[in-house]
Amino acid sequence: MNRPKRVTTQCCECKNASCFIKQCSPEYIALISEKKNQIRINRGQYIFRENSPVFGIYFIQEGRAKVVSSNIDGKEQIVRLAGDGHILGHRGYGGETHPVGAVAQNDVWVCFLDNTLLYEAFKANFEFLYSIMMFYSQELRKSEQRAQYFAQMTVEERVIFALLYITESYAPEKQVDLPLITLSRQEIADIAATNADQVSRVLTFLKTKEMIRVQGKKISIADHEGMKKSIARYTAAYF
Amino acid sequence: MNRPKRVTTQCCECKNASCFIKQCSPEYIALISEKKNQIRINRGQYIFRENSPVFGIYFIQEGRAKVVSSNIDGKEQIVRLAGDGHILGHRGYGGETHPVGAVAQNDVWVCFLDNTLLYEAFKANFEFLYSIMMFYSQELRKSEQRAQYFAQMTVEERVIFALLYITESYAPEKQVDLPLITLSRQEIADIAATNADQVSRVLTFLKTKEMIRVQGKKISIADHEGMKKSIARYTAAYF
DNA sequence: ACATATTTCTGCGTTTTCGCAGAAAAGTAT
DNA sequence: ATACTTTTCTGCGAAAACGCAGAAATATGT
Repeated sequence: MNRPKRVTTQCCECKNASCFIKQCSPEYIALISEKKNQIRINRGQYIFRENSPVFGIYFIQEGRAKVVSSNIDGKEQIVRLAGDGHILGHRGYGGETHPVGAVAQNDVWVCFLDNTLLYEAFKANFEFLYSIMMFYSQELRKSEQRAQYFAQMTVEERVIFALLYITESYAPEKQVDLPLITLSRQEIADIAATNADQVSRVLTFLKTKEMIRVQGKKISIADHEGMKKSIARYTAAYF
Repeated sequence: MNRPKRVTTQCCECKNASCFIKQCSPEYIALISEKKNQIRINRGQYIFRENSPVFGIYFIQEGRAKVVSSNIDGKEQIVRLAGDGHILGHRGYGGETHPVGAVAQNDVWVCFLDNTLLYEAFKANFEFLYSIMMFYSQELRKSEQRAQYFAQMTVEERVIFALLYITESYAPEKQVDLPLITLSRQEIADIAATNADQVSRVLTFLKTKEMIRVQGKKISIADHEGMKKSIARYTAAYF
C-alpha cells in the first residue's frame, strides 16, 4: 500500500462548514475526530461497492464521487453525484447491504464513521440526528421529483437536466460554467437514463443552438439561463 | 359540517402496532394522544393539497390514500399508496410546502401532529426520531430503486409492477389476490408512468396469459408468482 | 510526430410508445 | 328494464427512442 499520507483532520478544523458532524456538541466533535477513520480513495476506485455490507457512513472531506447502481445487463445508472461535505452510504443505513455503490471521480478523502459510533452520536446529539433526518427528507423529495420529471421528459430534456445537474453538483460555488471534464457520454447517459448515442445527438443539437460549447470531452454550458428555461415547465423550483 | 363522529382514539389503545408514535415514552404517548388532532376525510377528498403549507404530519389510523403530484398539463403521477399505520406529509417536513398532495381512496381517519408537537416529541424521544429517520432512509432507498426500474422497464413491465405494488400496498395481510377495486385504468397508468390506453392493452394481454382476471373495474391477480417472475430481473428483492 | 486505442458522432432501419377516435362494455339513474 | 353517462378497449398512423455499424475525432503511448 503506497497511499498518500495525511494527518487525520480534526473535525473542528475541517473547512466543510456544512458537514453534518458540525451539528454535534464540541465534546462529541472531538470524540468523532478521534474515532473516525480518514481514508483516501484514488480516482476510479470504489469507496464502497453495491451489495457490500453496511458498516457505517462516509462523509466526503474533499473530492467528487458518483453513486451508481447497475442492473444484470451491466447497465449502470448514476443515482447521484456528491461533492465536498456530502454524505455517502446513507441509503444503506439501517439495511443489510448498500443498494448502490460509490466511485471516486477524482482523488477523494472521506471520513468514515462506523455504525456504533454513529448510533452513539445520534443518541447523544439531537441536533445531529435531526439534521440528518431533514437531509433524508430533502433527498426523498428530490428523488421523487426527479422520478416524476424523468417519467415525463423527452430524451433531449433529460440530457439538459443531466448537464445542469452535473454543473450544480460539482461546481456549487458560482463557477457554474466550468467544463464538465470528468464525465463521458456514457456517464451523462447514465444520469439521463438513456444511451451514449442519444446523448451525442442532443449535444450536437445544443451546440448548433449555441447553448453549450464542446471541445472533445470538455463540455461547458454557454447559455445557462436558456437551458434552465427549456426545461422550466417541469423543474420550476428544482435548480 | 356533518362529519361522522368518533371519540379521539388514545394512542395506547390504537390497533396499529407499527405506528411510529408507539416509539415514544408512555408519558409522551399520553401527551400526543391529548394534543393530536384526529380527523376524518371522506372518500375522494384531499387530506392535504400539493403546494399547501406544511403544518405537520399525518398518521393514518385507518383507511387508504394515494399520494399524488401533478404537472402543468394536469397529468397526475401517483407517487405512493399508503394504508393503516403509514405516515403522510413527511415529504414536506422541513420544507415550506407539500411537494405532493394526498387523496383519500376510501373514508380515512388520520391523526394530525403539528410541527411544534412533533419537534418536541422528536427532541424528547430518541427512539421516535431515530425510527422516523430509518423510515426516511427506507423510503429513499425504495424511491430510487423504483426510479431505476422505471428507467429500464417497458410499459408492460411497469404495469405489472404497478399491479403488484397495488396489491402489496392495499392488502398487506395475505389476501394478496383481492380485487383492486378502487383503481381506474387512469390511476394504474398514473402509477406505471404511462397512459390509460396502454394499461388497457397490457391488461388485455395479461388476461389472455391468464395472469389476471378482470370483471369491469375489478381486477384480481390470478398468477401472482408468474407476474413477480416476469419482472424479477429488475426487482429481485423488492417484493 | 506517428501509430494505436478509445471515444464520439451520425445515418438508417427497427421497435416501442403514444394519441386519437370510434366501438364496446360497464356503471348509474329514472 | 330503459336510457344515458362514463369508462374501457382497440385499430391505426405518427412520433420518439433505440441499436447497430462505420466514419470521424480525440486521447494515449512510444
